[in-house]
Amino acid sequence: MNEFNLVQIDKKWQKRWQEAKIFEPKPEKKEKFYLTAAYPYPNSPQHIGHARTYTIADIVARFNKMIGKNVLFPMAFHVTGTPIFAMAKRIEDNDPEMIEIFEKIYGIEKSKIKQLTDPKKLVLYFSDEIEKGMKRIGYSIDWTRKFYTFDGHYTKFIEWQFIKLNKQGLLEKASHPVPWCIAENQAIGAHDTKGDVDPEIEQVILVFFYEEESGVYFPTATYRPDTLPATTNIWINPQIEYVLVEYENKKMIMAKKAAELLAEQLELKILQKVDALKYIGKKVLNPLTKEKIPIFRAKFVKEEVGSGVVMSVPAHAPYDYVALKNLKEEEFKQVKIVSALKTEEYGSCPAVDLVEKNKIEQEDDPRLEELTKEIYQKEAHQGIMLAKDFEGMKSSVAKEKIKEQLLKDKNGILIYILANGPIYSRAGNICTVKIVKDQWFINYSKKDWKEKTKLALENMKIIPQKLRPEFEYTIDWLEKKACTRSKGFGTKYPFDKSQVIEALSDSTIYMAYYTISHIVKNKDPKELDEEFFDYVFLGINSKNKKKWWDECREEFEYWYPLDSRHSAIDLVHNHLTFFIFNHVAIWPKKYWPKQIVANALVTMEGKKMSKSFGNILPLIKALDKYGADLVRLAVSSTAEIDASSDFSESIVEGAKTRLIFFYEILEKYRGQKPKDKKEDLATKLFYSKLHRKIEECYLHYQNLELKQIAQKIFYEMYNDIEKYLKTCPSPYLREFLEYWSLLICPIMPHTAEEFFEKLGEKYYIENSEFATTSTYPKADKKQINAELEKKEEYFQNLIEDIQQIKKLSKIENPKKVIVIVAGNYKYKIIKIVQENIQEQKKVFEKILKEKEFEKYKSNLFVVTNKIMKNISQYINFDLNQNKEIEYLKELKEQLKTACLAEMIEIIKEEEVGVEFAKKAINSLPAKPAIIFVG
RNA sequence: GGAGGGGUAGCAAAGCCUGGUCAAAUGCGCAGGACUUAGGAUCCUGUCCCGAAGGGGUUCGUGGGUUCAAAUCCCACCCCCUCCACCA
Repeated sequence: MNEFNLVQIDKKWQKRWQEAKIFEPKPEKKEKFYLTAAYPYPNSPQHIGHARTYTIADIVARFNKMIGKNVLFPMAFHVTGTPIFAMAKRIEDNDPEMIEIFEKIYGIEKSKIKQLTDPKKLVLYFSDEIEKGMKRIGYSIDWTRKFYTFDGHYTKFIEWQFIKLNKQGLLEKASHPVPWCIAENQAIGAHDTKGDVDPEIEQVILVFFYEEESGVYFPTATYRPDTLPATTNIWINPQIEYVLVEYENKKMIMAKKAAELLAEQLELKILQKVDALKYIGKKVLNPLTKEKIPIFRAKFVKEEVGSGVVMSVPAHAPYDYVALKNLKEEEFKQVKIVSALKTEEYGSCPAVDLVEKNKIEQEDDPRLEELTKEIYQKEAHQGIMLAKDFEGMKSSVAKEKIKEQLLKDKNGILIYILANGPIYSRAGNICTVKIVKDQWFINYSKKDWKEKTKLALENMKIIPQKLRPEFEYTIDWLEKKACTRSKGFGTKYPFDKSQVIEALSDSTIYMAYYTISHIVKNKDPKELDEEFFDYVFLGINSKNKKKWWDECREEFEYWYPLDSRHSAIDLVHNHLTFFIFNHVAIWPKKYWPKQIVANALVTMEGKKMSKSFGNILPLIKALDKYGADLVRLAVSSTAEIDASSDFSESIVEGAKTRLIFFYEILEKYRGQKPKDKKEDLATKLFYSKLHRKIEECYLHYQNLELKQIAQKIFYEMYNDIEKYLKTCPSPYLREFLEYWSLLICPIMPHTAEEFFEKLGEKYYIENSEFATTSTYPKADKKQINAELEKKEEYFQNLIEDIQQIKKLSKIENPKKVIVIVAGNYKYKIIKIVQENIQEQKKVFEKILKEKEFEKYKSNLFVVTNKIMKNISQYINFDLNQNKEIEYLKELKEQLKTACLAEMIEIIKEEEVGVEFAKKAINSLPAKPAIIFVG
């Protein structure tokens, strides 16, 4: 049995399933089960991480099929948005990084890559690859319902969704800040930027310093208005170009570049170039303190950051202090460094102290950046104000107060900046923040909508359970979600055709679309108008109704509501919550979804998978190496659903050896017939355990406790078999094999089929064409024997003890082994201890009172102490002396083999002679004294 | 800043909700042995410390508390990870 064979087996069964069309369900009388997993975005081949969600969904699908339901598990492709454009462009530009990823990580041939410069081709290439992968891993997907979100039929459906939302007043138009590239005239996301930086937008205040003489303002952007009281001067950089601009009837001076960037969000008019040098040395008014402070030059000021003018707070800002020290003597003299706030750790002038301590002299010293961050963090959290009017106030409070006051007095305005800037687009253009005027939103903040959504959530099953509060929180917290973009694949926004509906908004109710996708794909999209969807999805009658509409309506009514939605855990905050919101907005309660299953990530040998680590394992590669079933097992069942599961070679290899073991068992025992089954102890015990596990696994499947299942059917059963084979001279495994082939079927369907076929006619389970289509096995409860399992446990413990004693006694082949069962009074002591477990102090009292204990007085104390000390072992103890002796007699033969002894003698402590009396005292219930006679 | 998850033996990872059967499953690693031409294959044994009779001692981030009993419950602290929206 090698890998090659596993792959062959996979393909054989996938072909047969496909030919038999067992995954293409139609509405019928049977109870249905409808589930979906997030459709993939085809901009890369799948890796094993993607496979986790789908595998779990597939296990749910297959399990439900096996418990008799009509299961629908469809799949489509999410082709919405811009990343795919950016990718195609990079390929066209021969971007070496991109080409390397395609070649090295994705394993695509160079000649093939060159053909992928068209976004559509790229989409089709990857979606084909993904589809192949999903087939190759054996998902029970109904491919007849496949669609792409950019095709005309689907976009009509999304259009309908937005018309419905709009009629309920859930859509709004407003302005909105977005990261923006002016040169390319588009919004940018992480995938559009150099180095894949995710742009973060942050609001800061622009403070206006007035220069009276020429009547102009110098605006400075700052995170820290709380340091305004300690501002000693402002900086401009004579090496950059400054311009005069007009903003709300104020004349202002700022860097030309900064003005151009800010013009995307403010109504700025750039008037003319100005000579910045002439302002150096002039005084401006600090709008908070009303002090007059000078304008000086500094090299560190950048033209693209903020306004290109900077306020100087040398006590708290390392850059400012260094720049100040670099000034001419007579300028430096004008400045008196003051402090705005203090912290315990750094005192009142941390910038001065740290710069001096580190002996920093140059304005471009990289350490300045670190120091700035360090001081900012400490002061923002722990700072206490020193400045007058704010003394004793927390700096975070003062910051807000000062901000408010500046805004009120029109001495400042709020602007957006890129907090992690500067950010450049892939083409190298600098990015800024633009206020998009005609941005459309879905307004998730409506109270009644939120309430309805919560009601839906209450009635849903969430797996894992602990995510429920997370959903509740998200429902409360969601406000407005921008739902349009200016570019990208997708559906044109019906109320502004220049806009496209973005990806998280066009994927909230598509589960409904699957129910009819296989029918509508043969129609002209034009036919899919509002009336059509109203009829199919909402049951609103129409005089234009066509016959095929009823077919659609029937499918929808049969399959809806959705029984299970599968996704990754990180989509709780957006997609999964939107999914609930939009369903409740559009449909009445009976169509609201019933369950969400969200799983954690897959890591690769303990590390997060990422392109930059280069540790992405493409699914196809893994499948070729290990076969479908081992990959399915590894990604789905090696960790609980809410914990990240690690894909490591050693785990998969380990699983492989087990799998091979089971195949060997199959070959060796499949020829057995029921008449071969013996009624010996070992066999009874083995089947008692098996049927108990069958029963337990059913519940585990219901609750998706996949790790438990894997543990039981793959590891524990393996151990059980090994033990069984050792202890039973004529083991019978035929029955096991039949049950096992179905138990593993949802997780490892190919192996299941292979077993099922090789077993031929079944004696214990239902006969059927496929394992996949047969009924999940029911445990034979008559074979579950708790007493027997208890005995087994007793025996195991005893053997362990014996082996240890034997080792210590150094008697290799004892003539005789004497087993002394504890005296009856010791069992009674246990009872008393159990009864007085809450008040152990009373135990001795009670024991001393008992008359029958008197003759054991000498060791009563020792025995009781021992029992109390090991109370944990005796808490549920229910053996009595006779029963223990009975057990021992039954096990006599086995004990002989275990001890390698010729003779076993079993006696009660009460009957023991003087010779062994001392040892006998050591005996305890379930722990007989054992004496080796050499 | 907000929200969530987590810290268990050399490593990985169960156990924690529902306290006792926990010196703590399982896998890997390591050591010794068996088989073998050989072994990276398989099997057995061991793997916190001490111990020539099944025992004793000390452990589950740190420090307290509750309890007859704490890895498990409560409180405080330290550390690590993830997510925070217009991006699929």
